[in-house]
Amino acid sequence: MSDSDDLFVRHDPIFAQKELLEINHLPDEGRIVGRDEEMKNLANAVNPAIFGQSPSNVLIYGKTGTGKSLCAKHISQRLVDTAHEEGVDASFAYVDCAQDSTETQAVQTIAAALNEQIETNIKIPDKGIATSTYYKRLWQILESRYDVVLVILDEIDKLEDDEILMQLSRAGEAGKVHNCKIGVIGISNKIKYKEKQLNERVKSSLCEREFVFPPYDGNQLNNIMEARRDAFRDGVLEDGVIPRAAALAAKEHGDARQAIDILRYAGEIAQSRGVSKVTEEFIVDAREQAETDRFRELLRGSTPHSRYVLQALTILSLNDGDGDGYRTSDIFEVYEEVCRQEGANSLSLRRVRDLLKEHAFLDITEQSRQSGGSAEGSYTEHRLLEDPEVVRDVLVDTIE
DNA sequence: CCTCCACAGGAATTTGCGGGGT
DNA sequence: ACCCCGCAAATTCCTGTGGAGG
Repeated sequence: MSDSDDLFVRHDPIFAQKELLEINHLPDEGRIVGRDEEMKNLANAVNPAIFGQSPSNVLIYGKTGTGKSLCAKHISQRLVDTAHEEGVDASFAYVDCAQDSTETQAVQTIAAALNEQIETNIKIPDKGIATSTYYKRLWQILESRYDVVLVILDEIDKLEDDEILMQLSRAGEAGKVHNCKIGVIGISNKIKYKEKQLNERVKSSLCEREFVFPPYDGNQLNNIMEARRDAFRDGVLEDGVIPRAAALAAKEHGDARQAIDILRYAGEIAQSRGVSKVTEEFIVDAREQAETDRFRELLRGSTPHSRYVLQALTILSLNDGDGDGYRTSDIFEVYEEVCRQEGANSLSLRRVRDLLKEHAFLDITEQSRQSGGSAEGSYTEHRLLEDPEVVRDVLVDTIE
C-alpha cells in the first residue's frame, strides 16, 4: 500500500485470494466447518472401498448450501488417495444432474470423467451414439482401469428417470462388470425424493445409508466465512462485517453458498466504489445483488417463451399488488398479449402449462391447486416467489 | 351420491438439429 | 453417403379431478 513510487497498481487492494470465495472452491480439510459428524458418517459408509470392496450406497438430503456436494467430493477425494496408498485403483465421477438430466447425458459424463483415452483407447463422444453404447464403453473402462469407483449424483432429483440407477446398481450382478465395485452417492435437496416414484429395487439399493444435512446456524456461517477471511487483504474487512452477513444469511436459509456470495459481493462493491475497506453497510446491497444474481442464473438458458410466460405472471403481479395467485388461463391471456408485442407466435395452452410447471420446479413460482366448487371447475394458481420488481428487472436485461 | 365445470396433465407423435458409426 | 441416435420443443388428443350445490 505504501509503495508510493509505483506507477502501476501492483495488486488488488481488496482481494488477496479471491479464489477462496468461488463457489466451486474446495477448501482443504481444516476449512470445512461444522460438518464433522456428517463427514465421519460418510467416510464410514464408503470405507470398504479402501480394501477394494463394495462401498455402501448413500443418499444425502439437505437444503442448498448445506455442504452436501462439498463433503461428498471431499470424502471421495480422500478415499481415492487413501485407497491408492493401499494399492487399490480407485476414482470418482461427479455428475451434476441438473446439467445432465437424461440417462444418456449422465452416463456420458461418468464415462468421460473416468476415461483416459491414451490409456484405454476408448473414445467417449459428447453425443451422437446410443445409450447402450455409452454403457458398454463405461463397463470397459471400469474393467480395465479400476478396482472401485464412486459415482456422485448431485441434484439427483433432477434426473428424469432412474434407469441409470438401475444400471449402476445392477452392473455387478448382471455380470457387466466383474472386477470393479461401484458406489453411488446421491444428493438431493428435496426430502420427499425417495418416496416419489422411485423404483422399488433402486430404492433399496440406493438407500443403504441416508444422511440429512441440517442448515448452518449463524455461528457456523460465521466460522465458515471467518475461514475464508484470507480471501481479503489484511485489514480490509471491518470487524462487524462477517457477523452481520452471517446473521443475515442464517435468517434466510442457512445457506453457506449465499453467505459466501454476499461476502464476495461486498468486496466487489468496495472495489467499484474505490474504497479500501469493506464496511457493514455494504452487506445489505451485497445480499440484494447475490439474490438478483442467483435469479439471473436460474433464467439463463431459458427459452424466449419460457421468459414470456414469466413476464406475463410478473405483469399480473405488478398490476395488483395484493395478488396471491393467478390462474393459468389468466396468465395465458396476458402471455398471448406479450407474444403479440414481441412479434412471436404464441404457444398452445398445454405447452404454457408445462412452462409454468418448470418455473415451479425451479422454485421461481409456486403452484397450488384450487377448486371453485359447484360447477366452477378446478384450476391451478401461480404466484411469484421472488420480488416482482426484481424479476422484471432481470427479465428486461435478459431479453436483450 | 351425482353432476358439472374448468381446468390439469398423461400419452403419443412430430419436427428439426447436432452428431455419431460404418 | 447414408442411416441411426438422443433430445428439446411443441402439438394433438384425451382422460382425470375437486368440491359446492342440487
